[in-house]
Parts: sequence; structure tokens; C-alpha cells
Amino acid sequence: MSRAKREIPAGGASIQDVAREAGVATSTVSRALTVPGRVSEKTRARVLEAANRLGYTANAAARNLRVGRSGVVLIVLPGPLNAGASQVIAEMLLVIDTELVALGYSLLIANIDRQLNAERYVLNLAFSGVTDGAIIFSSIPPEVDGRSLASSGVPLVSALFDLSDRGIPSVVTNDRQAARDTITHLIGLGHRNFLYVGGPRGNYHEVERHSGVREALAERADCTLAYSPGEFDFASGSAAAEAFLDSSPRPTAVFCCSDDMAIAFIRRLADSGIRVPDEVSVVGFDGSSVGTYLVPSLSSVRQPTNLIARKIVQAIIDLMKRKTEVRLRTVVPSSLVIRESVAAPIR
Amino acid sequence: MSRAKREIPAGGASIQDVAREAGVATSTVSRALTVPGRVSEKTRARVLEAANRLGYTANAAARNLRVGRSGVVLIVLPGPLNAGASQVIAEMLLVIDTELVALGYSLLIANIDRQLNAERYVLNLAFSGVTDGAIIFSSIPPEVDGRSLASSGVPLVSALFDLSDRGIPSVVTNDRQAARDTITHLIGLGHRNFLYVGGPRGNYHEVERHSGVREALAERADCTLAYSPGEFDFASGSAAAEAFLDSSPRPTAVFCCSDDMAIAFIRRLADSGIRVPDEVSVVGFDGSSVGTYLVPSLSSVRQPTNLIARKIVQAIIDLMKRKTEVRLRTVVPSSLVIRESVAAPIR
DNA sequence: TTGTAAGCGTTATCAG
DNA sequence: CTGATAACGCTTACAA
Repeated sequence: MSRAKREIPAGGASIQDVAREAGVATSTVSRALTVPGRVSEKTRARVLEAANRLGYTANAAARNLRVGRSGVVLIVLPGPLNAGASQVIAEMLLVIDTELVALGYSLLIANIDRQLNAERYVLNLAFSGVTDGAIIFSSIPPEVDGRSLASSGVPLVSALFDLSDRGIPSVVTNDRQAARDTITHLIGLGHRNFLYVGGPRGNYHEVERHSGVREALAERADCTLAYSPGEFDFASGSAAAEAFLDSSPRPTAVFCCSDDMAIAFIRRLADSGIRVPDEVSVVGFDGSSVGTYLVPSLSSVRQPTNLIARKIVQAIIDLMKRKTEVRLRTVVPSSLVIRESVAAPIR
Repeated sequence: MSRAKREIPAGGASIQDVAREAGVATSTVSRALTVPGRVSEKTRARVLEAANRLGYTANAAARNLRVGRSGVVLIVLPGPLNAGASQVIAEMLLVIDTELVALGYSLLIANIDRQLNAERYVLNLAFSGVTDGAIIFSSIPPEVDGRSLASSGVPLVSALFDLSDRGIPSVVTNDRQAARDTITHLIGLGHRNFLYVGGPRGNYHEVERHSGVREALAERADCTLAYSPGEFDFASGSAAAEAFLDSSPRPTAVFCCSDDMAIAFIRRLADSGIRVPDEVSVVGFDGSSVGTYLVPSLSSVRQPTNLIARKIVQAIIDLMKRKTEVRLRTVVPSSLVIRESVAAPIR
């Protein structure tokens, strides 16, 4: 059986080349490679062999065009992947990646919250059909020129931020409850005077955690609550510590809205010779892995990143498969992990 | 001018719809939208207006198929995005993302070094044409079934690992030099007995840093060097500290291959009442941002992540544009940042 | 079970 | 400057 040697073009062999090599039609190649059972075992073997010999891999653009799907899920991040010690998003990303890849999807990453161009870019991705679904870690769903991610028709899930009131399925933690429980625990230890070191005003997490803290103290006339606003970063933690040092009398327990804040806060106190937890108890938020190894080790509200990530994957998959109903709001509990930075106040 | 109202199909308007709406041919629409100047200002305006009205965005799969490019750059990561406190990769990713997006590219993320399936997945991405280029942060270029990323024809750049001997352009730091300088600095402070807390045997960074340390001590007959192998993680740092505590006489200066190791090492020492830097000096590697806020703050070899990232972008862009020559090896200097964890030994 | 052929939405070529 | 048309590589009716 002689066969004309044809040059395989740069960019790899096409389905035509394989068909020729195996002596069958392109449709048969397609079937042999994608719908097992719809082709005789014998020809299937021949096709596979030919495909192997030619190093054939189906062109994704052609397939996507034909089937109208891309298998790509867009991850929209709110800027840097992690600030300081906190790795909540990075941890979730690993799980999401693992699970989605196992299901045959790919992950496209986009940062946002930076410039208008970034938003435009994300929308373009969605409207050009490169994306079968999107997971957003940003409180603001991208929107520009009257078009929005939400209106793109692309299935959308929100992670960590509750956007269920806009009809976007959201997987969140019970920030508020966890914050309340934390304060309650501190009250139980004997603390009465608190400092809340918060995030940016209006930020979803700030609002939730602040509310939780206030709820816990609402009916305690014997307690006080000071407030120190900021970002979630180290610098804000240092600044809060400065304010703390200037205050009098000083609170005995401090709730920080992030581990970064808590770490910087403690450091600043150490510089002034104030020891944690002997003189002040400090709690962070995020459950950063480094917390265990600090001196003192950091008490923190730990977010169950793996579980959240799995729920998100489940939600986006259901949505992309046009499954019946998807929960609009899924809550996964966070809980306080007590370590050395918390103790009973000196009486 | 009456026009038949046609239903725009789900998935958005196509170029045909726009052509009909504007009363021109599809080719004209394509030109108006992509090659400005090849169409009269008047019709261009009409096309743009029509496209806008219909909310048209060109289908990416169709375009990719036609032009043979995707504008997607694959990022191959060696597993989790960051271990512990170190954010070297995360920091670089932000810069790479920003720059590539500004140039019109998208970022596809793939984790590897986990299972065979992950490698197969990456190769599939490359061979199916979804990827115009790839940046790998893994020492091992994916390879399975005789096919490899390197052989896929996809432009490839290695970050942090020197793969130039395989013909892959690499952007790395001078790990070896930085390690040597660090030890030399410690010698200058008066230290003579060292402990090197290393990474996995054979790992590129381990080899380089270890070599640098040994080079610095090669001609110093008055110095000693102990060795404690491990991973780059917290646990290995703790384990190394255990070994350190059991040793006698103890080294007075410790070089850790990662900040995570250094942090855990110091913590374990604190548990035994040994103070840093009073009794031992400790240096980490990575320049983690949290280092500044530890007690004591951590001396560390800082990698210039932004610069590395920019060099990588430049290299991959050049490669994708078939630019003349691309440097096979670009070295960006890392350097020691001294903080509180280092001091002169007690005499 | 297999082959033929249409068509996915673009862009590029070639006429006009 | 613009229009008609081919082609990119694949999947999927439909026919044989």
C-alpha cells in the first residue's frame, strides 16, 4: 500500500492528515477520537495509530468554533493574588484549578480593580466567547459601556463576596457570625474593652465583620469598643497600633480584620515593649499558615478555603451545564483558632 | 429604508448581523473593526454604530481559527502558588499579567508537578494551539508520551530555573552569588560556625544556593559548615531547628534556603528559650514581605521579582514575534537584606 | 459502520 | 474603497 508522503504543515497535523494516513474519512477520525463506540474496533485502532504517528492533537479553535464552547473558565481577581501573609485566594485557586482541570476545563486569569482597561478586557473575554463561565473574587462585577459580566450570558459565580442580591450565586463564609463568636469568646475570657481594627469603609468583609463585632457587644453595657479604620495591609496594622499606644485607657483585646494587620500591630507593640498576650490579646482574620510560627503564634479566624473552593466549582459546573437550580447563596462557616496571642486580661 | 428584523441568536450578534445592519459586506465590517484606514470614514462610522447597537464582539474561536493565533500565554506553575509566607511567584504573576494584558494577551494558568494528568493537560493545551507561548516556573518542562512542551513549537521561557542548557531562554537570579555574599557578610561579622538549612536534593535552587555557601567557605580553614536537608517548608525549618538544638557545639549563624524555613526555625528556637540574634543569627531566602514585621524581623535574600517578571515578558514577547535573537540566559541580581535576625556572634 | 458535505464566524485574497 | 468568496479545522446531520 503506497501512500503519497505529504508534508505536515507547521502547527501540527490536521484531522485531514490523520484521515489520509489511516485511509478513512475525517468524520471517522473525529468519531474514533471523541465518541468511542461509534466506530468499529478495527478502524478505531487504525485511526489511533495514525494519529499517534503524526502526533495529532485536535485544533482547539476549530473545535470551539464548531461546538460553541471553549472549556475555559475565567477567574477574575481583585488585584494582587495575595497581600502579605494571607493566602486565602491562592489556596482556593489551587483547589479550583485542580478540580476544574480534572473536569476538562482550563483556567484563564484576569486581574481587575486596577484600570478601566482591565474591566474592558474582561468583558471582551466574556463577550467574544472565550469563556464558558467566570468566577469572580471581586466585589464589583466588571461593567463598562453599559455592558457587564452579569449581562454577558456567561455563567457567573461570586467567591467570598455575597452578590446574591444581584442574582449572582455566591459562596461566602459567615464572617459576621465568626466575628461575633470571637468577641464573645474574648468576653468569656474577661475582656471588656475592645479595639476593632477594620478594613476599608463599605468593603463587604469590613461591613460584615464590623457588624459581627458590634452585635456581640450590643447588649453589654459593661464593654467598650474603639475603632481604627484602614486597609487590610501591614501598614494599616502599624498605624492602628500607633493609635492604640496613644489611647488611654487602652483596650485589652484587639480584633484585626486581617492577619496582616494583626501581625503588624503586634510588631509595633513589641517595639514599645508591650507584650502579647500578657498586656493585650490580639486576633487576626484569615488563618494564614505562617500564624502558627509567629512569636507569639497568632489567633485568627480561619476560612475554610478548600470547602469554599469546592462549593464554587460545584456551582459554576452546575451553571455551565444548565443544571436545574443553583443555590443563590451558600454559606460555609469560618471559625476562630485560638493560639498564643490571646489570653485572659490581667486583673 | 426598511430592514427585516432578524432575531440575534443567543451567544451574541455575528459579523453577518452587523453587516446586514450597516448595509455592507462582512469583509467591510471586519476591515472597519480591525484595519483602520482601509475603509472610508463614512462607512467606518456606520459599521461602528451598527456594531455598537448590536453589542457585537468578534468571536474569538473563529478569529483564532482563521489567523492561527490565540493571544494566550500559558503559565505553568510548580504546584501551589505560594508556600507559606513566600510570594515570589505570586508577585511575578501580577507583573506578568499586567504587562501581557496591556499587550493584548491573556493568561492561562496550569499547575503541574502533581500528577501525570496535569502534564498531559499542559501538553494538550500546547499542541492544540490554544497557546501562543508558555512561561514555566517549574524545573521540569512537561513531557509525556515522547512529546514535550519544548518540542511543541510553542515559544517557551523559563522563570527562576536555568534551563538554558536545554536551549530554553531562562531568566534567573544569581542565587549562588547571593548565597556566597551572605555567608561572606556573616564571616565579616565574626561568625565561623555555620548551618546550612537546604532544600530538596537536586533542586535547582538548592544546588545553586548550597554551592554559593560552600564557595564562600572553601578557603576558610577556620570555619565549619553543618548541613540540614529538607523541603522549603515550615516543617523542614522546625526539623532543622531540632537537629540544631541537639548539636554541640552549635553553629552561630544559620542560612535557610527559604523564609518559611527560617521563620519556623526561629520559632522552634524561641520555644527552647534561645534568642535570635543574641545567640544565633538566622538568614532566610525570598524576601517575604511579612519578614519586616516578625519579631525579630527577618534578614533575607530578596529576589527582584518585578524585574525578573519584566524580563520574562520581554523574552516571551520577542519569541512570539519571532524576533531575531533572544538571550538564552538573563541573570538578575538578588541581594541580602539585613534585618534584626542577624548580629555579630557573642565572643 | 462509514462517508459526504454543510457550516461554525472570521479574515484574507482577489476582482471590480 | 468595497464586495464576493474561499479557507481555517473541526463536528455532526444525513445518506449510503
